[in-house]
Amino acid sequence: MRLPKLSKLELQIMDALWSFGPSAIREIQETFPQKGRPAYTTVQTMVYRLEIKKALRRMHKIGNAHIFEPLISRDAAQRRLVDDFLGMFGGRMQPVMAQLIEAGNLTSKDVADAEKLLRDLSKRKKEP
Amino acid sequence: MRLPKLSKLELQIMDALWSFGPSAIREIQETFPQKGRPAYTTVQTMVYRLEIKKALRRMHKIGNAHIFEPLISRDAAQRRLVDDFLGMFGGRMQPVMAQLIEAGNLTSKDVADAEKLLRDLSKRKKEP
DNA sequence: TAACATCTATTACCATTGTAGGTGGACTGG
DNA sequence: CCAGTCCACCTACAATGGTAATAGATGTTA
Repeated sequence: MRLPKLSKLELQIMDALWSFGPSAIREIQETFPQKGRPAYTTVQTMVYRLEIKKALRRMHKIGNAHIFEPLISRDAAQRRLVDDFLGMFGGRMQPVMAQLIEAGNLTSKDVADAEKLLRDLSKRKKEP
Repeated sequence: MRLPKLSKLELQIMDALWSFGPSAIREIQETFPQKGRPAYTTVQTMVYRLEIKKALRRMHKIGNAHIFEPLISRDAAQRRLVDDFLGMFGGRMQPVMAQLIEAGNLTSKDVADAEKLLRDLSKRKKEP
């Protein structure tokens, strides 16, 4: 697996690394809201599993604590996430968009941004 | 759980019911592409689990085969799916859209449709 | 009606995810 | 130097999802 599948909790852990840079387990744990924060060893277990999946690695030590750094980019992980999500809809975009809009998750600004991005992309293709 | 979480395979099974109406297990199984089609009993197991989750129910019998009908609408299930998905992105739409577009999953027609839908929705709100 | 096909119901097993306890080693403040 | 704290490492366990075999009931047909 070049791009391992990451669960929600795994994503949140990676997010800590992406947002705050290489961190110790304690630091990762503390990025969770106090309310409902997982136990230290829970985070530890997930970090170890992410290590096996090669999503992160031990960088160095500070005191006796390991510092971990991400091996997967946020972008790559999100790409994977989007792909799986579309797979759930049989790859058909239409219902996805409709759902996003009707749920009010998509504003006209989002759509405008999307349009601009699309234009830029097609321009880039034509004039490299 | 009013809206149980459905996995990919569960979704595919529900999809058979949504698309073709109340069906027997054999019929559901046969909606899967021959290549990689799950065993009859695999589908059966998932259908039973969906029954426990109250996502579908036995309607009547034909011969000795049960006919199942959906209890959850495609729309409701998709809403749930989209919500979970957005949760993975911390609810921020922007990276989602960017990802969709850059992956080429989103065409200009999709965006145009989205625009129209947005317009219609806001009109409906103003002039009921 | 006897053989055959089909379906139901039950049971099992493995992988993944989330959860965390326990034990022992390493560091630090006094 | 030694007590307390922090951390690493190992182990465990339950829920969920995917996979399916087996056994027994029921229906179909020659």
